[in-house]
Amino acid sequence: MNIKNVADVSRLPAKTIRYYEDIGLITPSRAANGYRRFSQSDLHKLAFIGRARNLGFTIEDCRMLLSLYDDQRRASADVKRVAKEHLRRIEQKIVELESIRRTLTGLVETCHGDDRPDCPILEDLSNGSEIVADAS
Amino acid sequence: MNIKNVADVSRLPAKTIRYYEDIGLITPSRAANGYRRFSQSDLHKLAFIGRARNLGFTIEDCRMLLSLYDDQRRASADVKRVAKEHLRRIEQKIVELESIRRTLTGLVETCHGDDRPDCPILEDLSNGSEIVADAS
DNA sequence: TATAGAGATTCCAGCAACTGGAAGGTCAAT
DNA sequence: ATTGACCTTCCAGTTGCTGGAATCTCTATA
Repeated sequence: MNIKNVADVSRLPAKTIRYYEDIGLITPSRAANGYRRFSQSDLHKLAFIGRARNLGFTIEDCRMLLSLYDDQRRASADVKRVAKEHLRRIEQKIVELESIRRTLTGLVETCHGDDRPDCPILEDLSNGSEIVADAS
Repeated sequence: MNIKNVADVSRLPAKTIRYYEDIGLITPSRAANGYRRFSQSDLHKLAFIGRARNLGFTIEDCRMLLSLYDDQRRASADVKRVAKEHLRRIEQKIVELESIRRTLTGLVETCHGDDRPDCPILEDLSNGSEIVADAS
């Protein structure tokens, strides 16, 4: 299979697939003309990566997960650790975003949003209200 | 005020402050020796930017908000529009992350996490379950 | 007065994870 | 022979900083 075909099937941009080869996530073989030739195993790996990326795993997570997948003697504990750590990051991000959402919702509600210049949103940003979202 | 002092007061790294000057968010004057000299107005702007960044506004949002702040004849509707659009993005991100969290929580729960190799997390990534989080 | 140390400057490079575009090679069909 | 779709590589840009190197400048102390 050539890259366009693989891109269609995997629903990953061809650019991204090339990039994944660049960074060593996949290693498709080459045809005589230099074109990449993707095996079923390459397709499978790309699908794996695509799903992991959709779950927000980093590329390095993907690399680790792929190597665990390839290792028949892996311990599921190792996989679980990666997933749990990622879940923790996700949950922390949600907390941050919800704090921001609360603040922002309040600000948007109090701004009348007409053609007059006075605006509680700008005042808040300017004065520093006590309602502070910690997005560190 | 010199940059270190400003960094302490604003709780922004000196590097970040220089960067903000680079991209034209602030324009501190210079002393005879070439050192930046920050005015009260610069400090105020930095505080403004810091708060906006804490709320997750992009740098370009900050630029826009600052220019609206500077414009005495602004319409609060313009500010509100920026904030609402940002809020919309935040809320969308939360929805995505919550979907991911659900999937990930389920996977982590079903993985026994011991020294045996069989692992539902890897199986899910490999086979593509129906539980799909859309993190586009 | 020499010197050490803190603090300032600029510039270059790198992070994550792609994405866009240019310049050019290959293939299949007309 | 040519067109158009496809492939290749390489370089640069995205966001928002951050780290480091090489080089001033200032202040305090021996």
